Amino acid sequence: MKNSPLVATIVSIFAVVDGRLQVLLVHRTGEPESGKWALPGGLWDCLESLNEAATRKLVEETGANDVYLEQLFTSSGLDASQEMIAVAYFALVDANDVRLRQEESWEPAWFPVNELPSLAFDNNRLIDQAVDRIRAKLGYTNIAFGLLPPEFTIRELQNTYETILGSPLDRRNFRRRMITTDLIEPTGKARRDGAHRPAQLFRFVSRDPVFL
Amino acid sequence: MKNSPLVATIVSIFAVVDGRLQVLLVHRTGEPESGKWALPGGLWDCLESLNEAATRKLVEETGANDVYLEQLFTSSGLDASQEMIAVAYFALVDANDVRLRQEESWEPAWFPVNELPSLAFDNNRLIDQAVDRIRAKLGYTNIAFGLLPPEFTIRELQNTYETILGSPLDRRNFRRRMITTDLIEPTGKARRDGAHRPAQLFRFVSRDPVFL
DNA sequence: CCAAAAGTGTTAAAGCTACACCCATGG
DNA sequence: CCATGGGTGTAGCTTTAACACTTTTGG
Repeated sequence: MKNSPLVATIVSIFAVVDGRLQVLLVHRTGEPESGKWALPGGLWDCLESLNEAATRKLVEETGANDVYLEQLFTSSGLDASQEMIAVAYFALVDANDVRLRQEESWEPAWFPVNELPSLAFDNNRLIDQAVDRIRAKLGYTNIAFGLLPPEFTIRELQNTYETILGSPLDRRNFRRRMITTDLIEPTGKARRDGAHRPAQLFRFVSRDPVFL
Repeated sequence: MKNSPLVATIVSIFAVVDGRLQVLLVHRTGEPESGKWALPGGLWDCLESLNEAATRKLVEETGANDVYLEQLFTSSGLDASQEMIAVAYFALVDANDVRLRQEESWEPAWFPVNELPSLAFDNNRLIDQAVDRIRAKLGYTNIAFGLLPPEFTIRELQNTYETILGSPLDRRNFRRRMITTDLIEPTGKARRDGAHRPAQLFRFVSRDPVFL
């Protein structure tokens, strides 16, 4: 009985770029599925934990370090042979923190999640699952903190929600719900930008990921 | 760079036994952690998918085949060395369907989830996570179908819910919610048992697991 | 006719949705 | 003083929570 599969970690990295939810893809150079776009990932070296490997991959690709990272699913048999398993993660990053490494041959780039090309392996399905989970968790967790800077206006937070959900929200109800659910709190500071009343800055009460 | 870890699948099998939520444990005979109680599991043979491996493990231990099975989490570094990963699943089975294999040396047995001994590896944490997930999903999924026979009375369903949640529910509100959310539907049949009005039998509208 | 569990409806409270006006600032 | 986005309150509606009596059966 054999038991020495290859183990890969795969990370779906999401950000709001140009007012749309986008995912980071890289161009595959090696076989199989060479030439197709795919999620960044790599073989696990058994020296670090799986979470560390996923975090490292994320930092390598984006330079971002204050992120939301969560495990999604582990699957086998993606690569025709069964002797490989893939541990999939997803991450939410603040687009302003990201510096893509454009020098590399695989040319990382952002793609809107609702305009994806046909990707390698089952990556399309994986991204769909991740997006579903993100949408579901928006309602009852602080998952959005990864997409925003440490301090933000309620308007910025609402824009993020609307981008992910794809539908507009009532401004007053949104503010009330965010505050009364103790998800965010005022920092006491405000930001002046333009010919109008300054906006209060808020922060997330907790930045620890909530699982379940 | 090494990449050939051992991969194990682990299954937390839950049932309502004697009016309590219990989990199936086996006695470890091999090293490490010999002598301790642990969740059933085994090395993955790379020939079947991970889901198939978990399902097979479940059937071997319980004989049950109409179950709810869901992947929970994949972790590394349980075994001092990092060169092993464990893919954890949980399952919900109808206690009436279960035939434990008592002949084996590892003596499988049910343990109430709130009276667990100290288990091998991080199995206590794993079970806690599974129970949290089950409680959360009771509210908005058909997850309970695995714990019940194909047809059941609303009272039986409510008992199951109360056992898992650990708190009593209002009988009328419970019935209304179950029916109006289209989670269950009447079969048209009824069951007579004892000196009182017979109870209608219901079934789940869908028995397909809901993820997210 | 008695005991035992099944079945059913209403009322009050809470939460959610929809919606319009005043406030602070820069130019 | 005007344009711009920030900030706030309320009324109607829907959803949830609490609660007690009638029905069907077996003995």
